[in-house]
Formats: sequence, C-alpha cells, structure tokens
Amino acid sequence: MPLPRFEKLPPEKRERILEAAGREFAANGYENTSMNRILETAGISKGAAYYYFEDKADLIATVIHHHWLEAAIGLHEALEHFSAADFWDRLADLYTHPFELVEQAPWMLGMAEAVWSLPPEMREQGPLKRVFDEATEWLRAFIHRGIELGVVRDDLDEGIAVQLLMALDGIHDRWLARHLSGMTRSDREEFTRTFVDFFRRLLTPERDY
Amino acid sequence: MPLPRFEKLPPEKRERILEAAGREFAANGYENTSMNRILETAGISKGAAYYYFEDKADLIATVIHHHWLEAAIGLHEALEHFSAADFWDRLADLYTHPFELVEQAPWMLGMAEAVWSLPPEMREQGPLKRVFDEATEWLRAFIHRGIELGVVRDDLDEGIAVQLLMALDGIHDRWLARHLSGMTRSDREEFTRTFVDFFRRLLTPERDY
Amino acid sequence: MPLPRFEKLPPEKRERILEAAGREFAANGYENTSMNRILETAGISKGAAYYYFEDKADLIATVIHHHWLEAAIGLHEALEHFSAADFWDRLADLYTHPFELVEQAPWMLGMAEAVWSLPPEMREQGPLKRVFDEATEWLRAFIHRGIELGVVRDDLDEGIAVQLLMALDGIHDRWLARHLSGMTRSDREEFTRTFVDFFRRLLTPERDY
Amino acid sequence: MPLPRFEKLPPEKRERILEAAGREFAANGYENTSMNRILETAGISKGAAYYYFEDKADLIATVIHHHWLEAAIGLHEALEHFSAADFWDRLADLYTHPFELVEQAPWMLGMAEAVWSLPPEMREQGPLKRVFDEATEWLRAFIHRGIELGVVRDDLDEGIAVQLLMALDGIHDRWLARHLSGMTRSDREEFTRTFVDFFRRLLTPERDY
DNA sequence: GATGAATGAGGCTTCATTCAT
DNA sequence: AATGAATGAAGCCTCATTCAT
Repeated sequence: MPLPRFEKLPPEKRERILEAAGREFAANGYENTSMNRILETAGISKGAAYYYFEDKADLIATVIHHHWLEAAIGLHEALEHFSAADFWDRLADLYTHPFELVEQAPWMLGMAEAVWSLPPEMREQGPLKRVFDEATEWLRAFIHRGIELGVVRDDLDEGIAVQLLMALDGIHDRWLARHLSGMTRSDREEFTRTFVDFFRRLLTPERDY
Repeated sequence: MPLPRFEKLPPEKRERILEAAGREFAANGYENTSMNRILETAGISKGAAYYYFEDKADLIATVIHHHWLEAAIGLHEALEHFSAADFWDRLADLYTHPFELVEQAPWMLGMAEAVWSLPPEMREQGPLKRVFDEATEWLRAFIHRGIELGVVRDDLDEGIAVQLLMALDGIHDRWLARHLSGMTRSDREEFTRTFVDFFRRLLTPERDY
Repeated sequence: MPLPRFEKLPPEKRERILEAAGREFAANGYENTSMNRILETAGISKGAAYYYFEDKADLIATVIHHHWLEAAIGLHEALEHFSAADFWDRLADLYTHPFELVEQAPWMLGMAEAVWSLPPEMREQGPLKRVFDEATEWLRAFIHRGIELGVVRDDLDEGIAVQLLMALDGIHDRWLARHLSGMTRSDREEFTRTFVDFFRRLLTPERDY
Repeated sequence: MPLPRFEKLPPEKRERILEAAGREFAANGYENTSMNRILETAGISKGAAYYYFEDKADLIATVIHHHWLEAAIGLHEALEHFSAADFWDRLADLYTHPFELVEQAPWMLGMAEAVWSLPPEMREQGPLKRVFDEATEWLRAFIHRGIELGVVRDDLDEGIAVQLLMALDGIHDRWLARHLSGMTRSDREEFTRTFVDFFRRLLTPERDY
C-alpha cells in the first residue's frame, strides 16, 4: 500500500497517477507495464514515484485496490436484502455498477484481464492479498447467503466454488473487454443475464436439476 | 512456426529444445521466460536458436503447439464414438490422457497457467492463433456433437460457449497445478467428475433443469 | 562541523539525531549509510537536517567527532600519571573505558570498522581531519611520554609509529566487534593484555630485546 | 569468478578490462566503483561485461584475484628455503616482488587499501573467500615454519596472529600507497626492514626478549 | 549449418540535495 | 525554524537480437 503521503496528495494529482498507471497496466499486464512510461504519462519524476510507493508492485497493487474499492461499492450491503425469490436477479443487478464505471473509463476494461497476469506471489501475499481476500470473502458470503436461502448447493468445496466464481467473473470481464465496443445496451443486458444463469446452473442444488 | 530447418533436426535434439523451453515457460510465464536460460539448459547456441526460430515468440508458440498436439492426441476420433447415454462420462475419460502426460512430466502442469500469461497479440495472431483455433475447433465440434445428440443446449452463442469451456478447462488445470501434489488418485477422479459436472450443468438443455 | 544552530538544540533531540546516525553508520559504513534512513529513524525532517548540517559528510563527521569525544574522556589527563613502572599497565587500563561505552551501546562496536570505510578525502580534510588529528596527537603524546620515561624507543619515525598504533587499535576494535559476543570478561581482559603486549613489543627500545 | 568465456578472451582485451576495473577500484574503493565508469574506460558494452562476469562483485573479485596471483608468485616455494638464521631477512626479500609490480603500475598502489573497503560478506564468502583463504593459508604456513624453526612464538592464537599479520601488511601497503612517490629506493628498503622488524618483534618467542 | 561475442536500450530503484511554503 | 514534496542523475542489471566468423 502506498506510503501515507500519497493519500495527502491533491486528489487531482493522485487521480492522474492512478489513471496513468491503470491505463498502462490494463493495456499491457504487469510484466509489460513500465514504470518509466507511467511516470512520463503521469508527468511525475522517478523520485516522486518512489516517494509515494514502495516499488512497482506497490504502485500496481494500489491501482488495483483503488479500482476494486470503486467497483465493490455497495456490494456487502446488497447481500442482506437478497431473498430466495430474487437471489439471481439481484446478482444480475450488481453487474450494473461496473458497467457504469467502464463507460466512463473505457481503458479500465483491460483491468480484469491484467489482474490475471500478476505474478502469483502478488496475489497471494502483500497488500493485494487483502483485495483478493475481500473479493473472496464476498463470494464466500454470497455462497453462504445462497445456502441459507436454500438456492445454493452445499456439497461444493468452498474453495473450489469461490475460485470458480472468481474465474467466471474474470471470463465475463475479459469477454466484455473484447466485445463491449460492438454491443448495444440490450446486448449487454442479455449477456449479463446469460452469465448470471451460468452462476445459477453451477450453484443450484442438485435436487433442482 | 519454426523455420522448416527445425523439423529436419534429429528428434532427440528437437525434443531437448522443446522441453527446455517448455519447462522455462511453464514455470515462469511468457515475460519471465528468458531465451538465455532456455538455450543454456537446452545446450544450443544463440545462433542456432535464431537459425531455427524467428524470435522468442516463435519458439514459445512452437512449444505450445507441440505440447498441444501431444495433449490432443485422439481427441477428434473420440468424438465420433460419443453417444447420448455416455456423453459426459466420455468427456471424463478424455481427462485421463493429460493426467498421464503430467505424470511423466510434472513440469508441464504450469503450462496451462502460463498460456494465460501470453501477450494477447500472440494468442490472436501469428502461429499461436492456429493452436487456439484448433482447440477452439474441437470444443466447437464437441458442442455440436452434444447438440446433435440432444444433450447440449443450442441457445448459447457458440463463441461464448467455447470461451467458457476453455476457461473452465484453464481453471481445472490451474487448480490441479496447485493442489495435485497432495491429491490421491481417487481425489483426482472425484475432482474430474465434479468438473465434468460443471460442464454438464452449463451446457445441458434448459428443459432438463 | 554542524552549523552553530545544532549546538542550540535541546540535548535530547541532538542525542537522538547523533545516535540514529551513529547506528546507521556503524552498521553500514559510509557509502551505505542513507540520509533518508537516518532521518526517518531520528524522526527529523529533511529540511531540518540540512538546516543543521552542511551535507551527509558533515553529519557523519559530527557523529564521529561526538563519539570520539566520549571515548577520549580523560585520555590526556591520564598520560601525566604514567610512570616507567606501570606504563603498559596504564595503557591496559585505558581500554576499560571504551568497553564500558560499548556495553551500554552495543551498536557502537561497528564504529571503528566503519571509520575505515570513509572516503580518504574525508579523513584528510574537512571537519574530520580535526578528529583524526586529535587522536593522532594523543598517540604522539603517548609515544613522547614513553620516550621521556625511557620505555619507548626513539628511533621510529613518529608518523609511522602513530599510524601503526592507530591501525593496531583498529584491528583490536574490529576483532572485538566480531568476537565480543562470545567472550567472557576474563577473555576480554586477556585479549586486551595480549594486545597491549603487542604495543609494548613494537615500541620497546631496541636494547631491551 | 568470471564465466569461462572471459579466460578465452584475447589477453590484450582481458588485460584492458582488468586494468580499467583495477584502476577504478583501487582509486575509489568498492562502493564508489561504478560499473558504468569501468565499462566506459575499458571500452566495452554493458552487455559484454555481464557476459563475462556475474555481477559487479564478481568483476571486482576477479580483479583482486588476478592481482593477488601476480603478487603471490613464488610465495609458497620460498617458504621451504627459510632457515632459522635468515628467517626474517627472507621475509624482507619477499617484499621486493610487489614493489616491482607497483613500479610498473602505480595505480595498483591503492589496491590494498581498497580491499579493506569491501563489504565483509565479499571477504567471507564467494570467490574472494578463496583469495583470502590462500593469503591466510600462507601466513599460517609462514607462522608454522617459524615455530618449527624456533624463531616464532607458539603461544599466540593462530587466528589473531594471522589477522595481525594481514593487517600489518595492509598498513604497510597503505602507507606505501600514500608515501611511495617521495621515497627513494633506499628509503623503501629501510621502510621494509623496519616493517619486517615489526613482524619479528610481534612474533619472536617470549624468551628472546 | 552453427557459433558465441557483442550490443545497447531499457528495466527497477536509491540517493543526496533543494526549495517553496 | 522547520517542513516534506520533488528532483533527476546515477546505480546495477537483463534481455532479445545481430553478425562476423
């Protein structure tokens, strides 16, 4: 996570750095993201960057964390209002928010795919672990809520289930990243419905088959 | 694809190069794979490498293609013998072959994950496109066969279905890569069954729900 | 030497700065001592540091001077009470004081070794010259006192003698820095005795051989 | 130690690299030795340097080893011919060889001092350990030969004795490095005699005092 | 056919120091 | 009297690729 100084920066500048880094990262993945290029784009000096961030990994982790926070707004509250009847429809609703984000910053589309290009260590330790843990935690909560309501099977190893949902979500995002430009609003809605249906099929209890 | 000269090499040497490159690539992903290290391990000279391959991308593409061919042996023939009754069981059988490969060459486990680390351009153009197209083609054939037999839904955009299956397969492989060491044979069998069930759930026609 | 402002600082703060710098310097040598790290540890700002000290060299020189003063307390007075009979025993006594210092601040052990890592220019000019001159001066006085008492030879170039003693002292300190942890009090006493005997052997007049 | 390729270089070029590195190192010590500067002086590219040497430490270690080998020529053989009568005179003779080396390459004078600026890890492990071990070994052999001949005391911890001799030699070299320019041949001879006498005084058996 | 020496751009990071506030 | 954001040169090192032999 960035040194505390970073938080004290004028929001405008902070945003400039995060966006420059985000663009570079979303477009090129972790390994191909060049500090030099980011700094040039952001218009800050090398020294400044390392004044705010521990290293490249820290900068990228911050970018991901930042955008995750934006994307995850309202996620936890939502869960409490799910009911057996509208469980899957509600899930579909949740997909609306990211769409809006991406509409404002199309470059962000590559983000999800880029995240999969991270060195495994970065996902499994350090500051990004928290982001992945939060995401994992929500999926876990989501599954538990479903089980509670009787609309999700309980015979699945939780780890597998979570990995599966994360991966499906990744596919969803990556697919969008590649096809969004040609899609109408109703295409998108149908795509999301289809996708939510995938979730339902995978998670619905055996007896309902 | 490698220059024609490569095919004329003694198989032993060819294999040596492909394995060295495969290990390095499977272990480190594309960006972190170093030509230098590969060539050192393989015991061939820089000049030789560039005599056989256009560049790094070409070498890696060749490796992937090579191992894909190995892994895909018998895939097409198998399809013809699928029937409605044993469609999903047959799919499970197909997973046996890769397991055997991996048992002989454990380093190959990282392959699937590494493939996802490729720069997108490499997947979508050049020699690797052919590999992905072949894989895609088989999945497409698999789906069609299922539709033909009435055990696979026909309301799914083919592109999505294929991407989905590829991704699921990727998850399957990556999960194994990380957990295989602690799994018994029966664990693996159950894992595969669970996984094939995911396929079935996603692809089974709506009316069967 | 620090700007006069530094002397006006509350002693507590002055001490905090000098200790932080001393630790860093003793542990890492001159080149690997980082201003940033010192200031962080000391809890003072960049601006403050450069308000008190000319530059890094000045800060380190001040640290050395400071600790030299501490270590040299009573050195000059002692000399007057030396007699021919107890000349070498008195020298042994003088080694007690530094031992006590180091017992209270073990980090100081590296100091002597670190001093040898200074860029030669720093030793030979600027503020540090004074420190080395003071040390040299004492050794010179020590030798003269010995000659006066007839227990030190007079056929040695003074410069060589001084350098020799300084270097021997350096070896003494460095050896201790590396072995002190495993030594008992009586080990230390014997070590010092052995060492003082080295001095005696080197300096005793020829006729006594 | 350098990769084997280095040994295959034309001697002229090898020498050019070693001399450039030697000058830089002797003049500035380890930390202040810049690869960039060496490469510029030697007229080779970055890539070339890292083609021959593992890293900066390896290059410097090679330089030291190289010059140590030069300086140590004939050292071991000499020992066998030492006798009780000429033990110390022989030691004085051994100092002639380095003098000749330095006369041809005055920049080498700083070498000994620079060696003391090495990070301790470099002295205590890796390729340089061998150099230090060889030097240590010779000193040990020297001491043993002396004890055998009855001209060296046997009550000294061997470790201390070796360290002491090494350090004295260091002082000798450093003193020369700083004063050689103004010394005549006979000054040098006297200096060496004085110095050898230091050795004798330190090592001669107690009873001879 | 094949070698391997050589390149040099570019990678990430550290650091002492300055200066507007 | 003090702050701390910002600088940018310089540090070490890796790499895919080329080309004379």
